[in-house]
Amino acid sequence: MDIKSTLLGFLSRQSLTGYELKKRFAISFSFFSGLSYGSIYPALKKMEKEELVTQKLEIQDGAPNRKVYTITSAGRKAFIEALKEPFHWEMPKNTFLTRLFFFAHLSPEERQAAAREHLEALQETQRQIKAFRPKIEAGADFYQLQCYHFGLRFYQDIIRNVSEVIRALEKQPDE
Amino acid sequence: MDIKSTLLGFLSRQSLTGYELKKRFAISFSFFSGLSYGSIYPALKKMEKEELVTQKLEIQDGAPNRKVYTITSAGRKAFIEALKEPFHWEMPKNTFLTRLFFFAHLSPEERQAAAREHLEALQETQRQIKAFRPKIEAGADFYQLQCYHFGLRFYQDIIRNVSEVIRALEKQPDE
DNA sequence: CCGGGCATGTAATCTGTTACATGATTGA
DNA sequence: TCAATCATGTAACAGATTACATGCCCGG
Repeated sequence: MDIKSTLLGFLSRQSLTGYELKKRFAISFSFFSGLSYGSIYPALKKMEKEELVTQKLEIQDGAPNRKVYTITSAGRKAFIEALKEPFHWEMPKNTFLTRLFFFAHLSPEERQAAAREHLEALQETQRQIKAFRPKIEAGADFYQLQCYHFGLRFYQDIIRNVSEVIRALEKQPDE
Repeated sequence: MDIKSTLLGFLSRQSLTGYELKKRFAISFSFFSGLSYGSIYPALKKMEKEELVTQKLEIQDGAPNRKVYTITSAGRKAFIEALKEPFHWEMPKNTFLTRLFFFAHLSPEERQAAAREHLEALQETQRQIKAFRPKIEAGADFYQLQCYHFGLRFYQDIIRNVSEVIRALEKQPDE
């Protein structure tokens, strides 16, 4: 699923502006990916041209004008199609793994430091995910909750995995 | 760690051609990422200009000429620096998660099918990783083996995680 | 008075893939 | 004879990020 389909997904619940879409995205997928305005606004423009969404300018006073996007029936159809498409598994590019691969070039202390640093970064992310819980539980349906729990378990697993590497590094009889 | 550093990593063991570098990469990181000639050759050219590597043309008969790249001391230094750099944790972009998030738009059967399809793709990848074992054990040092085991556990964990989602979908009292 | 939230957008840049172009050798 | 392996490279495209540009309102 590309950006477009994801935006359509959010729009199929309610009409939103580009600004609001970014927020939804941040809340729902914060721990997996982000989305910048630089990709949202052009995508919306394109989708308007393709008649997957319609746009309505709302003039506000005391606040900047907003462009509210509404999904069309063609948009709904495209979204459902995208959901059903067979998907290709994308390999995550794991920067830790690349480093670990070349750990022989570091001293035992540097190895320990690098691995621990990584572990702490993961734990910090995990804390953030947990802090997000109330926000997510507020508006999520059954599947969106599954999504959240999937994310939690995912980080739990990687943390365990990295911990195991650290343990192995400790046991390793230095060089 | 970017491509350049990774290439330097391989070159710090022995001099290699672009063609060989791709192979190394494929064996070592096949299950995490690939690298195409379209990025390797330009990267090598750039690194030559930056004097991180030197190049030597080897004329062969009966086979195409090859350009063997050798790391320089500046290259070694740059590589070690890159290894030590503090790293930012990159979120994996999980396409399954994005779909799961919008599963309410599919029928119970379609949900089951999508989830199982994903599970099977993961299991297939896992099989491939396991099949790679002898090739990796042949030339890997302690850390590179750790890397391999990390990969195995990683897939094992995701498979368990997705299985749990499937179980939850089954228990879910349809709509 | 300053930072943050609201709100939209563009341009430059980066990083990488895919497809194309070339061409000899070897083994089934 | 057909596919695979060896071997290098470019050009077009894709997908996204970052930084920039603009500007008002509100709360501390």
